[in-house]
Amino acid sequence: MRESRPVAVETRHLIQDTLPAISEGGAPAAEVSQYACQRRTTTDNYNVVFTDAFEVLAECYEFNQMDGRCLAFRRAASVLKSLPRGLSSLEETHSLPCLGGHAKAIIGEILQHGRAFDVEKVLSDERYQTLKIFTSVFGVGPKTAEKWYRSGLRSLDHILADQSIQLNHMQQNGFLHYGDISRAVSKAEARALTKVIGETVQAITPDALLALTGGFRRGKEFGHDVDIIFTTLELGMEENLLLAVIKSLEKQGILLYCDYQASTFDLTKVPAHSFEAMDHFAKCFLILRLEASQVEEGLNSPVEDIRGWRAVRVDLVSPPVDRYAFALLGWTGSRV
DNA sequence: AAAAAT
DNA sequence: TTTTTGA
DNA sequence: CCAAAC
Repeated sequence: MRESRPVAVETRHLIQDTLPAISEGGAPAAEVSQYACQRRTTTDNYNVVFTDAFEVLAECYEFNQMDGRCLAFRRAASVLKSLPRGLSSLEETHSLPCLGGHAKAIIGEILQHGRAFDVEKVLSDERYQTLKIFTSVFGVGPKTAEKWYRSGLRSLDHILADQSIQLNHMQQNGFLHYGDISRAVSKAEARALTKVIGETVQAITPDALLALTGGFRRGKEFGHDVDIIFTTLELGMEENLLLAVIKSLEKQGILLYCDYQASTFDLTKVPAHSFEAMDHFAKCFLILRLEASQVEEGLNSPVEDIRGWRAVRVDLVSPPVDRYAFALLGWTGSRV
């Protein structure tokens, strides 16, 4: 899409350090397409240098079970992401919420030197690096990663070689499809999967509603999974629909992994909080097999990959029809 | 860590 | 100063 | 109940 990046309008010495390859000269994106896919985190975030730093710190605090501080930096990052342009001076942070002394100090450092000491320290920390690798496996969170680290393990190969480690079903699939799941999902792949799910849903309930959501709906070219929401006009049948869809995917032979979570939605307990209500709807975390032949522009896979398919993480959510409309409005309004 | 509550 | 906090 | 899925 467009090659926007944080560029200070007038300041002299500013952040150019940490944004190497994608920067200068208007180099054609076509030449690095596959490579660009990986780093194309997306969007209209004009403050990547700061939000990346905050997210490193947030992750570090998460690894250390300091949930409050973690949340604080995630919020700080969220605030900066919502700005219409890149920060070019510390003064511009004065009116912003969720930014305290620490966050502003980090911003100041980056404005001045292009990097922040605290962040560099975290990035060079062996524990952080290792936990980062461990938690990159689907099904492995901070607790499990910490447990493995404490027992002296330092790489994914160590994990797989250790006979005493009992991987659960989710983790087994995380390792099994590690390469595929780690690779970015292209918009064409998301479209193909939307079609697959759409046809599956329609075969069960002809008058169903369905939409691609998440990053792709917001116009992203790449994502790390595909989020799809659908429902039936028949109120109360949405869970059955989701279960039927899962069964059909299995029958089609493309269901590689499924973690189904029944609805915990309680109208009396979650009235106005439309956002967190999402968590309570019937949903499932899937890994699906996507055939290359179904993707118009081809799979986002290395040329030497001759399988003709790849695994993709797919989330399906099936709210009651009245909530569906509300959720869609929220997503539509948030952009484009 | 930042903001709200005590 | 202590408790709570995301949507 | 925990951990993990976002």
